Amino acid sequence: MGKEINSIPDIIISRLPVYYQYLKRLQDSTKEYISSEELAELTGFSSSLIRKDLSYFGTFGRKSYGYDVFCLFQQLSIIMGFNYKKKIIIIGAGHLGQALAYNKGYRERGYQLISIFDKNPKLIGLVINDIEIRSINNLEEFMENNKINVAALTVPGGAAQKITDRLVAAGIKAIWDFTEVPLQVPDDVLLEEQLINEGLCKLSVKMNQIRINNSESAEDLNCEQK
Amino acid sequence: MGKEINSIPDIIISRLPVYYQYLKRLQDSTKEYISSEELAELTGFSSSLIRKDLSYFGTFGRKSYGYDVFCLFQQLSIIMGFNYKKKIIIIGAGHLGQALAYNKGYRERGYQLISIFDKNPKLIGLVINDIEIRSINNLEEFMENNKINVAALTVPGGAAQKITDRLVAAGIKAIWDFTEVPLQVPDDVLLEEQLINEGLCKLSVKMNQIRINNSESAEDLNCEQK
DNA sequence: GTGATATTGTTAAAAAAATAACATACTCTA
DNA sequence: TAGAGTATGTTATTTTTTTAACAATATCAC
Repeated sequence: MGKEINSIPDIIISRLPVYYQYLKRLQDSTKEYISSEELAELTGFSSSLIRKDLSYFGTFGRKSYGYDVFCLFQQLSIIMGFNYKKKIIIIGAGHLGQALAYNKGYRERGYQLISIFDKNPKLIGLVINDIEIRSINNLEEFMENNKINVAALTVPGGAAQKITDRLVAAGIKAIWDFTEVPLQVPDDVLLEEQLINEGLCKLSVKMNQIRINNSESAEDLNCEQK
Repeated sequence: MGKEINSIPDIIISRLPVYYQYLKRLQDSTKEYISSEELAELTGFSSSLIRKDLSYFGTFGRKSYGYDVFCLFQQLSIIMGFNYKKKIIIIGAGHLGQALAYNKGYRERGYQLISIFDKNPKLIGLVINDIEIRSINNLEEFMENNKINVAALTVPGGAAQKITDRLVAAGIKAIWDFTEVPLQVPDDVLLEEQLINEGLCKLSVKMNQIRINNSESAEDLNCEQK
């Protein structure tokens, strides 16, 4: 279905935002070129891996100089498709939805936030960061009149699947999901699950490991339950 | 430094929150046992991988039955250290910081949110979800009187490193970082970077790929820049 | 109780990813 | 312009991760 050919390995995709982040910050500096070795120091990835990742997309470097900081940043933007304009809406104007309305990351990535929807009448009509909150009742009509590329989903878990079905029926092709609820979507709809509490989980596991290693009693973990 | 021995591979750690999420939802159902095959269907990981992941921590299954839904959930909680109590504070009471104050994910993971700090006098004293916003001036004093395990960092990029240094000096050992700014921390401080816009990046890359595949002109991507 | 069935935990094989190594090409100095 | 130095892009090797296979064990129907 078109997804198979030319698909960048997920593991590479996952490193692109990191490269992007560091190169973005270097734009302000006077540094003109950066070597894979220096980039390795910044990102924590090996220089070899960085060269390999980049070579997946083309040849961007200059022998004995390194990579042009500006050009590489541009190239990364292109690789990630930031030069294409995308329209995004937020569904759910709760605390998280509102925080997302103030997020400054859209523009540089080619996104334009154009609306927020909620079902709470008290919120409808309110203006958040220049964006008016609309009634969820008008979702389908709005989507018919505006080509929406991505919907950020910040509704309560109970409403998540129902809203998702409506979005899919209205033709959405990508969902940025903050609900922490397993959602069903058709194969041709991209679903990016943003497990907001994943960081808490990882920190907890790691703190736990440190505790175990310090107390040198790793057997506690393998306690049989029966 | 204690970190080396007994360290769970990151790749396994990254799947634990997913297992946890699905098993949590199964707690409400009448399902008593679940097979690795069924879990595979839910999570998208292969059944073989799931069995292997779990066997890393012990033997939790029952031959020809599968895994006890309740027990496995409990075990996962223990593996991730959720049975240990951890205190967390939020630094930065902006939109994102406030949204995090309303996050419902702390308790089940063993975290207790005990304070929010900000430097804005207009916010200090305000109560968000039963938590009073304190002055950042009182950070050190507060940390001396309360053993804090994790600090969630939602301050503007410009202030990030300075605040981090203060947290580290005050003895913090884990930071949940939302700033999207590269932070320097000592080796013994856990830094979990929560790149909030990573999802937007990944969706953009994937939508871009689909476009390229559909138009069958993959060469566009490899345009030389010189 | 016996045999058919199911599902684990684990071992073996395959695939994917990361690292190391290096030939190539460019720069700079003298 | 020759030679030393540098850093890429790519190939070879190693390591890690995933998948496949299967022996072991428990269940259940009869």
